[in-house]
Amino acid sequence: ANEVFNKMIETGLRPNVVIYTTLISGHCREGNTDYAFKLLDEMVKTGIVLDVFTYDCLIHGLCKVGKIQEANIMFKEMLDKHLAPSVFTYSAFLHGYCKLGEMNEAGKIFKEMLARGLMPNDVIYTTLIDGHCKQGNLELAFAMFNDMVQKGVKPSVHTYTVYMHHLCKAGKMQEAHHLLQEIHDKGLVPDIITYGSLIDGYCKKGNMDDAFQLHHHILRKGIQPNIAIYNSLINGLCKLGDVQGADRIFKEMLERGLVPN
RNA sequence: UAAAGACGUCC
Repeated sequence: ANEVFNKMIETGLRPNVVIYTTLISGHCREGNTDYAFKLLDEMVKTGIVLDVFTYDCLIHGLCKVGKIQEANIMFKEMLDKHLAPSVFTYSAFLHGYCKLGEMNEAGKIFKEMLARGLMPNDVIYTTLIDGHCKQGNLELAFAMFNDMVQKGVKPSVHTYTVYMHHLCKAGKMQEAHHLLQEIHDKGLVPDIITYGSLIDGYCKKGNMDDAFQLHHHILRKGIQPNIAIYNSLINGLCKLGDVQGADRIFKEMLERGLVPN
């Protein structure tokens, strides 16, 4: 991307705010905020002003690497310029605070967002649900889930998967499996990670029957199991002392062209 | 032009 950008300049073309923001976004996503700010500096020097997208990208990048204070400075700058923060701006802060486990701060951000009249979307809720779960507060996560449904925001497969993942980690397999049914009932399609979370949960409990039932289910659906799923199965079988079974599954994995890690 | 999720070993 940098090369194309440089070629563009060599050709004599002038990058606009969209081009700059796209490249800034890429570097932010890689966690390279220093480079992103270097580009920003260049952009400003050529007389281009930041728009809401530029701010959102930078705030996201800073929050991602835990530099929330610096993100707050950008946020204030944004407000000073009378640029309205979006759901994406708040999403970045929520992600940052949730990653740090600072759920009180995350709650404040959520309230501030509502006070601004912004409607939280499924990603906002999923981020909060994941944050509460990571702090071991499955009850609060479930309350957010209900709040979401009550407000008419439809949980996505990600929302379900995040919550199910933590239920599985907590060994609450019945609840987790019940949600798989709910995904189907709502016409949503579980993905490989949804299945992987359940399979790992069953394996950790030594319930290989249910683990393999799901494994066969995804094979029948034509979904290619990934290395994580095979690792879960092999680990589960080995922990039960079924080395032969583990060997069989290992061979199945190789036959499917997967490389052991 | 921007945002969120799963796996092994030891413990």
